[in-house]
Amino acid sequence: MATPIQKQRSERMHKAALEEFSQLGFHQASVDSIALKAGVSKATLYSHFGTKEALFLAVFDQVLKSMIKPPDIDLKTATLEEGVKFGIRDLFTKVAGTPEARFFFHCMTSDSGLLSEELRNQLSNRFISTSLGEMKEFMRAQQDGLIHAHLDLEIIHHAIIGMILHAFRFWWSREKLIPIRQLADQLSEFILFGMAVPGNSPSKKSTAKRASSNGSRGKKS
Amino acid sequence: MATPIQKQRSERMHKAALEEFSQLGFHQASVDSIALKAGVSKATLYSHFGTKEALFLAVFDQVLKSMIKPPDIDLKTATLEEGVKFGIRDLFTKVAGTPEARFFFHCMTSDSGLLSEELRNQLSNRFISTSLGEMKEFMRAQQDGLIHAHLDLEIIHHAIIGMILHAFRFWWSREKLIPIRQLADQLSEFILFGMAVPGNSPSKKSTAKRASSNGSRGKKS
Amino acid sequence: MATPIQKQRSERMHKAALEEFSQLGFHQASVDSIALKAGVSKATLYSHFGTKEALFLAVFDQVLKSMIKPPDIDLKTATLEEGVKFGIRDLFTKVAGTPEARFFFHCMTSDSGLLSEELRNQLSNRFISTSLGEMKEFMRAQQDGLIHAHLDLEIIHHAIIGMILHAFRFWWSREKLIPIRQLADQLSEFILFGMAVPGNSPSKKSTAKRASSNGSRGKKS
Amino acid sequence: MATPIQKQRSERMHKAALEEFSQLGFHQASVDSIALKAGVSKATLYSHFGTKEALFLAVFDQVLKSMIKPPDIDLKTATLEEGVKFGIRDLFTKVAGTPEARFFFHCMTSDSGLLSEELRNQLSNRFISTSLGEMKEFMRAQQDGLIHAHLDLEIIHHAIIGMILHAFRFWWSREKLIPIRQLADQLSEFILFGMAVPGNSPSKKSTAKRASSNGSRGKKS
DNA sequence: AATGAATGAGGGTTCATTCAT
DNA sequence: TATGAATGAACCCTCATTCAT
Repeated sequence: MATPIQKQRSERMHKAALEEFSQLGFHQASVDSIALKAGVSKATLYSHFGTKEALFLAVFDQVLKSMIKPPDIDLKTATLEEGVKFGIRDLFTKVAGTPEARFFFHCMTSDSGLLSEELRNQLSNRFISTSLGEMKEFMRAQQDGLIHAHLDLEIIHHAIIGMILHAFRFWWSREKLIPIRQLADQLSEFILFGMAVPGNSPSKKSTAKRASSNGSRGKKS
Repeated sequence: MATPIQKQRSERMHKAALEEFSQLGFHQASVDSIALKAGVSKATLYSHFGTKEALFLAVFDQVLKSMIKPPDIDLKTATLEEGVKFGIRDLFTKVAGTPEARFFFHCMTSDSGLLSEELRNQLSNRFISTSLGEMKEFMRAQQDGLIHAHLDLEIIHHAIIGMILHAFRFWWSREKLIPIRQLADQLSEFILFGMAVPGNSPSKKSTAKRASSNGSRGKKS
Repeated sequence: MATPIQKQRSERMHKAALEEFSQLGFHQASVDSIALKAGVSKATLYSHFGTKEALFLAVFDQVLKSMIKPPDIDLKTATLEEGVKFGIRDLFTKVAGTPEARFFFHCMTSDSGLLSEELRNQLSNRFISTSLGEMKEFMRAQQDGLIHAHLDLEIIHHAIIGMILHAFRFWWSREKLIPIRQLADQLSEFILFGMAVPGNSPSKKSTAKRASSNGSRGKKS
Repeated sequence: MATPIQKQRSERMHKAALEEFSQLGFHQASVDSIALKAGVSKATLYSHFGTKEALFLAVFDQVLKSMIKPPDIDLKTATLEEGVKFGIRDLFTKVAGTPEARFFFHCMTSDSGLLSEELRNQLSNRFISTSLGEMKEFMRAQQDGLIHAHLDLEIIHHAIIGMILHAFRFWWSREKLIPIRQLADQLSEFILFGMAVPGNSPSKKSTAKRASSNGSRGKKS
């Protein structure tokens, strides 16, 4: 359906846009310049994406996918706890370590006018949608009795996204700053042990960890 | 000379500009919008400030003053060491804790195209000029034999400014992040004990601290 | 009525305006700059002259006066012919020799957009009004029978002004260019011998000249 | 490649700009007005020309071409002398006789602030470039031994341009003014007989002329 | 599907002119 | 009366977006 040439073109456009946006920010980025870098005409860019904002979102989507998509290894055999911890830590590490992703998450969480509020909301929504696949695991875990039955997972999903975003914001703008992995792990702990049924703790390891992490939380506060 | 109305107007302009700039950034900020917010005409804004950039710098100056100006308490009776530590910590804390100041320092230290290089340089220059008053203390201290006689304080001044700016940049762009006060204190230590004449250490306390801080520095490097 | 200080101020304003206008032209001249040069405020300039155009006209008036006003010597004893010849030649020579006057006459006669048409008309009108004093001589001459009785001198006045202006325009924009004095003399001849009663030609010299000038005119047409 | 509509549009833009500029001058001319006259949007004008100055220069280029380009008749069979005389006379006559060209040459040679110095220089440079084709004749003539071999024709070219420009300036700003053709011929004489190898004078006619022109030059100086 | 050309809405800036003191 | 401060109406220019081919 799509000729190789078209694929190349599309990739060039994505790449050029990603480069321009993450280097210059949304407003300073120029559609002319992106078209030039991509070696296509502005009109082509528009016929593909429709709007500068849409182009921005498309690029963001792609970045998001590369941050979240690869469910990687053996998650099927892992416990809920391991899954959550791995997922969160993976996300935070990747975002913190990838300049382009950093840029987008910075945009998404910063209220310094890098983006209009509406665009920022759209970014969050994309983040929510893209991460929605993860909820399947949660649903299965809920069916297995590992998650409180009375929890509405859709609400929980948004709550978790909110926590993640604010954690990022906290991370880049607050005084007390901590290694990204520690941040991730604390979040995981909180998600799990505010959520998991106490009596059904999936493994002994996890309880052990919980104690230690409680301890570290105690130190902080 | 300036009527109350004029003062009000001037304040409104400053306030509106500060708000617009720190919320939207330099490029997104619109002079029209600032004029509207301030309740004056664009031409008035221009007759007062001459340029969008000049307006930006004027607002920055005011923020800088509020960050640096108050020499606060009993600095006269304080030792050099106490003065430096207090000043640095005060600056870092204030900047980190004031959104508007954060914005400007972020602009000043970020090379992500938020500002043109020239404008960024002008910000640094303003920072240098405004903090110049602090150097008097250093000159006095040098006369008192507390600072190596052979140091050219003008050079030192610029060096310190450079250190501060890079510390900020380090602070919000590196992965391993540390509490702002710790950052400030390490900077103070470094400034002091690369500068103070060993035999003339002003107090026993400082020597004690120095040992400990040397230790921590040892860990880092 | 006017204090010496006020006179000085007024003179400074005139001088500054003359300088600015004749150096930069009407449109590029800046009221700010004139006020600055004159050492008064813009508002003062406006309270004295009302408009940039009015200021321009006022300056022009002054220049005109200095071009025309001094009726000089012994015109009372001179013949009509001598009077006309002297007056015309005097005007042309002065204008051609005074850069500021050149500028104004150039403005007045050039349709290259140096002035709006309305302003140009106002210049001509001023020129007519200012030169109106000259007509008294003509009226006296008419009463003495030296000028055809049936001529309406008011019409003649405008006709002469028109001739002069077009002569200037011709002088600096046409191909065939001639020394300014020759231009003036030809104009005088034409004015006189299209106007004077033949039998009353005031001198033999003039008839001689008339022949020669008729000849040159013949070449032209 | 260019549709008739585009050609029309382009021509309309050129025409409108030429009209506006030559009627109102550079500063008074308004890009809005030009766009209006041409029936295109301001942005179109800018996408074609980039700058008001560039538009001005483009219009000038076109005028220049129409002043210089047509090498007209039988120049191939004409002697160097005839060629130079014809070229110079042609240029001077055309410029003096074409209001729009007059306007541009007036701008180029007047230092009365009609144009910024930089823009004026660019006009001269265009004049030089456009007239560069003429130099081929000179090169050929040099190869034929009609022009001193040791002359660097590039330098000579600039020298001639300078002479022409100053001749124009002289022509419309000095008192003693001369027919444009006479001006042109004197220039030609000077160019030729300061340059041609005496022994190789191309024809008897030219030597004859030279004598007479020498005489007139003697009167002038 | 791809593009070169066109554009409307807005950007920063200037300047002749007016107002309040 | 003299002025510093204020302003509206332009100015030149840019850019995301659309249209015609």
